[in-house]
Amino acid sequence: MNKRQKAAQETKRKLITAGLELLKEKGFDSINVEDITKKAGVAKGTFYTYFKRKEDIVLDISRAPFGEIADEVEKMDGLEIIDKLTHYFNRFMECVESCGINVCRQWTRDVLDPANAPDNKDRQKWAYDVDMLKNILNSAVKKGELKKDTPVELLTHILISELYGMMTCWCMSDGKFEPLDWTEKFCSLQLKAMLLHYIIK
Amino acid sequence: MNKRQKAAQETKRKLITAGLELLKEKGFDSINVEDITKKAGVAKGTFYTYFKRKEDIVLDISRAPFGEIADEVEKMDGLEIIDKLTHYFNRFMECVESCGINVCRQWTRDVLDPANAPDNKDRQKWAYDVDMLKNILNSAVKKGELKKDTPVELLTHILISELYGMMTCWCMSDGKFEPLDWTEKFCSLQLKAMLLHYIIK
DNA sequence: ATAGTCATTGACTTTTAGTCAATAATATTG
DNA sequence: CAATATTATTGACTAAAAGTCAATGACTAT
Repeated sequence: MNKRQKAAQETKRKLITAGLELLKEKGFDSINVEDITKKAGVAKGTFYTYFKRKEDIVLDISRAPFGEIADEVEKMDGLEIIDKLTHYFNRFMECVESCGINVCRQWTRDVLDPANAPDNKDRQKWAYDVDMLKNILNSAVKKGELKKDTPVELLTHILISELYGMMTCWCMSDGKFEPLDWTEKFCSLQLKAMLLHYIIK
Repeated sequence: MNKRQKAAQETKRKLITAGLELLKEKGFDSINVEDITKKAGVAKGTFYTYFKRKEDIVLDISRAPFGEIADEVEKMDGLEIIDKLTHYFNRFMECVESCGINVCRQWTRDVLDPANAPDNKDRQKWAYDVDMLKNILNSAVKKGELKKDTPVELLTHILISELYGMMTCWCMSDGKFEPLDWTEKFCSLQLKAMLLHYIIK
């Protein structure tokens, strides 16, 4: 990487850092592009070298933490199904909590924004998470942990809805409950019940 | 109601009708206030007699169908807990489906929009739904359908998350599954499992 | 009949997202 | 090393649309 590329990377990093700070503090609608560029110490136009729309910086901000989860899931081959799912749920909500309410709020709003093309990476995150969860369940069926007739498709949808629902509800409640608390309780008390009919002991 | 009041009511109705049609067809971001007022046959300024912000018309549009559910829940006193919950879930998702994806998308986006004051009716819908569900569960405990040590708070959160999550995921998936289908499957296959430990037979 | 109320209007203001031609700093080529 | 090409940066500018408001006039109340 040459000098120019390094400088460019550094500029983007500065924008993301400034954007994240302002976003956490004030929320997306209360800041404008110039606030971000001023804080980053660059001109307004520079923002648009790195992001097509004002909204895109939010997607970029949240991509890193959530991206890590996928890698971890790959490495969980040995674990039992319940533990795998518990880990996945906990890690997801950990990211939610560390991103903070303003970022999660805006992320959800962006993903629901039809102005984002359907092939937008973040609009597809949902489908990606569905696949990830489906794989976890399917491999449990293969390994003989779950019965052959387990309705994987249905369970996947229910679990993903629960996960995204917890995030959405947390934002809607203005952060009035602890996401990690509820997730842990959900996993320890409800996950087994939901899989009860399908688990082979 | 006098002539003037009637005319005003009619104007608002025209705006809501026009807004709903355009919203369903094109989505919130692809229409502007003037599109709505033109379709309704009034001037742009008139919009702001009835709605403080462009977004507010969406909240008004969706309020009617969802409002009906609360009234129905009042009248379900005789039913068993599972049937009550099933009815509630089905009705909720019926509203989701009949409002359509663009309205639900924008409604969720609005409720997550910090620009709406915390005392905004629609931002409080979530808390209201939590209360409604909590009441259903609590009255089942009182009636002896559920054990005294049922973790009502936790179950309420889990169920609400599932409900809102299904709506959110439906929107995120671009309507790739049938909300009513999934809800019915969820209710018939999972609801009992989730309450299993707490139901007294 | 008169005064008062209030929905309606559309031109106007304001805000801000997003553009773009000019510039300057770096990289490439011969 | 000089000449040329590339590309990140800049900030003034444009575009679009949300939201305002003083003037109007149709209706209501007394």
